[in-house]
Amino acid sequence: MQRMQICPRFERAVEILSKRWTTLIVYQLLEGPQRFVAIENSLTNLSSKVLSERLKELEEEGIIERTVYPEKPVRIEYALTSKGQELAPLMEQISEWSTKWIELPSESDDLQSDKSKTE
Amino acid sequence: MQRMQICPRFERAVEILSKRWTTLIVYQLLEGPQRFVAIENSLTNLSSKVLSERLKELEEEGIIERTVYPEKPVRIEYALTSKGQELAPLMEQISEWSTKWIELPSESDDLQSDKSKTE
DNA sequence: ATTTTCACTTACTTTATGTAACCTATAATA
DNA sequence: TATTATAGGTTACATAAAGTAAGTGAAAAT
Repeated sequence: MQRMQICPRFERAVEILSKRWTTLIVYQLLEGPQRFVAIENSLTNLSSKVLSERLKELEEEGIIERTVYPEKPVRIEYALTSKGQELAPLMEQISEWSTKWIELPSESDDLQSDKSKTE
Repeated sequence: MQRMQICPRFERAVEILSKRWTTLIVYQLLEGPQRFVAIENSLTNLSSKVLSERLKELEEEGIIERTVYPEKPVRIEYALTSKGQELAPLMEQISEWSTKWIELPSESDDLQSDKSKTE
């Protein structure tokens, strides 16, 4: 009666990637190495608390690398490793699927909902 | 100073897919339409509570479809819609990436950790 | 008559995430 | 010189999401 179990590697990958913010952080880093505040500013509503947690997790997973440049005030950059870079095709699939299937509330809808508050 | 914002469709897709269990449920349904208990049994540690929540969410998103077959005792099946089926290439990418980059604790490691409890 | 299966739901606990303030160091501004 | 700003975080507390366990109702098998 039991069906074939899901591949444990697949399960692990999903476990890593589907924590909140993780995929978006990786996606953002596909643009190139970035500093803490740059990532923070690019992702609306992501707090520094969770960002620092996620960066640590991603580093432990070998998906990103943290580099300290010992300049006048130190500069710290986060960059994808090869393991991280190779998530690009996956991101591309999310992108394609979302382009085809996700519809956004239009700006006129937003105006509607603003109006509805006063109704 | 602000960099380009992440595409809102991409963000939405990630929001939908990265809730816990969601991706695994969709992956499981790629095998074909399935009943509640079949999905439940295929995903270790997924409780009926969360499964029923996720199925409702996925149905609202138009990713799965719930069909009631009015047999002697009714049979209820969950199946992917086209929107859901077209997540297959994404799943394939997760699968490829995980095959290349995820290493699993071997069974001997498991024995190790069992031993370590008694040390 | 009792137990089992399916498809869930409810009450309660634990974990994860969000919010806001704070910290240390350096640098820029008044 | 004193104040404010920026980078890269951490801490304490509040809320939301997920896990756990038990229960429900209808039908079916034992």
